[in-house]
Amino acid sequence: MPKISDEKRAARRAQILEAAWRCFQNEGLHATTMDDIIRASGLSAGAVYSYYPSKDELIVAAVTSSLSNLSGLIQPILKAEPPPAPAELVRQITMAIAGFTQREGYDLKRIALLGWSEAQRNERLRATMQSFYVAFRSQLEEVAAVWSRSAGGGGSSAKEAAKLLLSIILGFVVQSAILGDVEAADLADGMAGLAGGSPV
Amino acid sequence: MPKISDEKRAARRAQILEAAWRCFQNEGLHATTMDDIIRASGLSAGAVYSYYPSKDELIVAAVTSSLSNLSGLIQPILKAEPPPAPAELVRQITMAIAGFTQREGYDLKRIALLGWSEAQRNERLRATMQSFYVAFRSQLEEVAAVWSRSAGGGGSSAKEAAKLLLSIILGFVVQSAILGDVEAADLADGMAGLAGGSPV
Amino acid sequence: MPKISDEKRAARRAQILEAAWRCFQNEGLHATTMDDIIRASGLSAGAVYSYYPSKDELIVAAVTSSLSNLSGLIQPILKAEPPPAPAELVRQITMAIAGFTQREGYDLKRIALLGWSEAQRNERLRATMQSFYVAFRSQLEEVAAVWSRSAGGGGSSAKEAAKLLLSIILGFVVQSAILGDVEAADLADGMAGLAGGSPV
Amino acid sequence: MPKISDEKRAARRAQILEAAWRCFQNEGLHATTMDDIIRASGLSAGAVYSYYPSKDELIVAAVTSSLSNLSGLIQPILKAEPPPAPAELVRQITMAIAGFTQREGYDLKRIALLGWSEAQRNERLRATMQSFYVAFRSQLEEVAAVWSRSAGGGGSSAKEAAKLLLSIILGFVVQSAILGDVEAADLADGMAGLAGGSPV
DNA sequence: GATGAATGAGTCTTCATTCAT
DNA sequence: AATGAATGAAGACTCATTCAT
Repeated sequence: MPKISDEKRAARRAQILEAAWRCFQNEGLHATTMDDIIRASGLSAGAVYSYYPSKDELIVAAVTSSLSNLSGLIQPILKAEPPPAPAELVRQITMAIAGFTQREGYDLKRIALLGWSEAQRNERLRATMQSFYVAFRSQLEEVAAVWSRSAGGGGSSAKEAAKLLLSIILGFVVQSAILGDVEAADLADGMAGLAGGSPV
Repeated sequence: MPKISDEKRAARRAQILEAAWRCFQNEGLHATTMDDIIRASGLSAGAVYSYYPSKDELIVAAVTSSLSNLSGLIQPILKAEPPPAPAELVRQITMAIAGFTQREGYDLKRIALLGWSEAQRNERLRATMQSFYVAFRSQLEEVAAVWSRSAGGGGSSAKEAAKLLLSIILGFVVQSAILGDVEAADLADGMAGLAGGSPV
Repeated sequence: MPKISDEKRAARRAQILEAAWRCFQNEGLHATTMDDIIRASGLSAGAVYSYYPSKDELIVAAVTSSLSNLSGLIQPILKAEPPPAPAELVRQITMAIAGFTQREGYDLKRIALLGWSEAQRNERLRATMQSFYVAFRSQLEEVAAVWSRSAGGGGSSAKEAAKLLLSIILGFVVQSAILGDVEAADLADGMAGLAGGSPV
Repeated sequence: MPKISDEKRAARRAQILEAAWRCFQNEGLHATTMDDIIRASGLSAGAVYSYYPSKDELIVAAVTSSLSNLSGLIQPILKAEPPPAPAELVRQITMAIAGFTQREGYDLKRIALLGWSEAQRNERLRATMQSFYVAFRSQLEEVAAVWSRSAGGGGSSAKEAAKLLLSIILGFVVQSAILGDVEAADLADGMAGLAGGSPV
C-alpha cells in the first residue's frame, strides 16, 4: 500500500474518532475498552493505534472535537448583529445544543458531562476546556456589554452577566442530560418570567 | 445484637465511605482502585467488602451521601419564611455549596461532576439522582410560585422559573469546578444586573 | 488468609525464582513470557506479580541469584590456606562451575551468558555484575600476590595475573556453553603444558 | 540479469545488515524491532523483507558476518611463520579484537555476547558458531603443536593448550565488554608473569 | 519491483473479588 | 469476625509480517 493521500488519512482519523465518540457516549470514557473502539471502527488494533497512539489521545481528541462542534454551533448566534436580547440569546443557544443531538445521532451533552468529569484528572483536557470556556465567556461578556450600553450605560457589570449566562447554558446541559425533561425554550421562558414578574 | 454493635457498624461504614470519597475526588471514580480505598480506610479488604459488597455499591453510596449533604445545606434556605427573592436565593445557595468545600475538605462540586458522568452508565445512580433533582426542583417551583403570587400577575410559570434556577445552580457547579474563578456572589450579581438594566 | 510467615514468603519467592530460572534457561530471557513463568511456578499471575513487580525485576533477581550461587561455590576455593597453585586453582574453580550444573539441574553457564547479554542493555544488571566481577577479580589478585611473594618477590604484577585468571574462567563458561566439549580439567592441563613445555 | 543488478543487490544487503548490526548492538537482539532496522536502513519494510525474509534471518546474518570479520582479523596472526610464542599470540589476537571496535565503530565484543546468548535458543546460530569456534580452535591447536615440537619434549597436549587459548580469548571478550577495564596487553602480560615467576 | 498501511496474535500488567486460615 | 494472599479475566498496547496499490 503506497502512501495514502491526506484526505484518506483525515477520513480514517474521522472514522476512528466517530467510533470512539459512539463508544464513549454509550459506555463512558473508562468503561469503553480500546477493543470496543477498534471493533466499532472496523479497523484493526494496529491501524487504530497508528492514528491515535493511546486511549488517552483518543479521549482528548473526542472531547476536543465535540468542543469544536459546540463552538461551530454557537458562533453564528454570538456574532449576530444586533445581538439577541438575553432570553432570546439563551433560547437560541440551548436550541442549538439540543438540536445538535438529534441531527447527528450524537449527544453533545453526554459527551460534555464525560469530559468535565475527566478534566479533573487529565491536565491536558482541563487546559483545553478552560481555554474554550474562557473564550466562550468572553464573547458572552461582549454581548452583555452591548446590552449594558443600549440600556443606558447602567453600572451593571458585563462580567457577572457573562458568568450567569454561561452557568445557565452549562446548567441546561446537565439538567437536560440527567433529567431529560427540559425543553430548549424553558430556560428562556423562565428568564422572561423572572425578570418581568417578580422582585429581584 | 447490642446497640453498641450497630453504632460501631455505622461508624465503620462512615469511615469507609469517607475514605472512598477522598479517593474518588482525587483520582476519579474509575481510576480509584478498591485497594486505594482499602488502604485509605485503614481496614482490610475483607472488612471493606463486608460493609460494601462491591465497588459499585461504594460509588452509589458516595454519590448518594454527597447528594444528601447537599440537601442538608439547601433545605434551610428553601424553607425560609418568607422565601428570599430570586437573586438572593441564588446567592445563598451558591454560597452554601461553595462554602461546604472549604469547611469539610471535600469538594462537593467535583464529586457532583463525577456522579453526573457516572449516572449515564449506572441505572441506579441515575434513578437516585433524578429523584433528588426532581424533588429539589419542586421545592424551587414552590418558591417561584410564592414570588409569582406576591408579584400579582400570576401568568408567569413557576415551572420554567424552577428549571432556570436549577440550571443556574448546576451551571455554577460546573463553571466553578472547571474554571475555578467564579465567586458565589457573581451569579446573583449577574441576575440583578440583567434583570434591572437590560431589555429582556 | 491471614498474614503469611516470613519463611513462607521466602519460600514462595524461591519457588517463583526457580520457575523463572528454568524458563529463562530454556527459552532465553526475552523469549520467556511472564505466562511461561506463571505456569511454571504453579501460581496465579497476581501472586507472581505480588512477589516480583515486573518481568525486569525477575530477570535481575534470577541473574543476581545465580551470581550469588557462583560466589558461594568459589569462596571456599579462594580462601584456602595456602592458596592452590595457578593450574590447581583453575581446575578447582572450573570443576565447581561445571559441577553445579549437574547437581541442581540448572546450568549456571547458560544463565551467565544470558545475563552478560542482558547487562549491555540493563543498567541495574550491569552494575550488579560489574561489582560482582570486580570483587571476584580482587580476590584472584590477592591469591596471585601470594604466589608472587612465594616465588621470590618477582616483579610480575598480580593485577595482570588476576585479569588472566578471570578471563580463563569466563572463557571456560563460554566455551563450555557453546561447544560443550570442554572438561573442567582441560584448562588446568593446558596451563601446565604451556607453562612447562614451551617458550613464552 | 545484468551484473550491475547483482552488485546492487549485494550493496542493499550490506546496507541492511549494517543497519541491523547497529541496532542490535545498541538495543540488543530482541529489543530491536524490525521497524528500527527498517528505519535505520533507510529502506521500506517491503524492501528489507525482500532481502531478508525474517528477523531471524537477519539475526543469523548479523552474527555470522561478525564472526567472519573476526576470522579475517585473526587468520593472518595464526598463519604467521614461525607462529608467535603463546603470550605474543594472545597479545596480537586480543589487540586485533579490541582494535576492530575502534576502527569500524562497531563493537565486535558486544555482538559476540548477544550472539552467544541467542545461540542457546537458535539451532542454526548455534551450529554456525560451533563450526566457527571448532575451526578456530583447530588452528590454535596446530600452533600449539608447533610450540610443543620446538620445545623438544612432545608430551604436552596441544588439544588442551588450544582450549586454554580459546578460553583466554573468549574470556577477554567477556571481561572487556562487562568490566571495560582490560587492555589488550594485560592478558599477555599476565601469561608472562604466571609462567615465569610462580610454581605451576 | 517497491511501498508502507494494515493486520491480529501475543505481551505485560492490573485489579475487583474471594476464601482459607 | 477479620485478615490479606491469591485468583484470573480483562485491558492497553506492540510488532513481525503481509499485500493492495
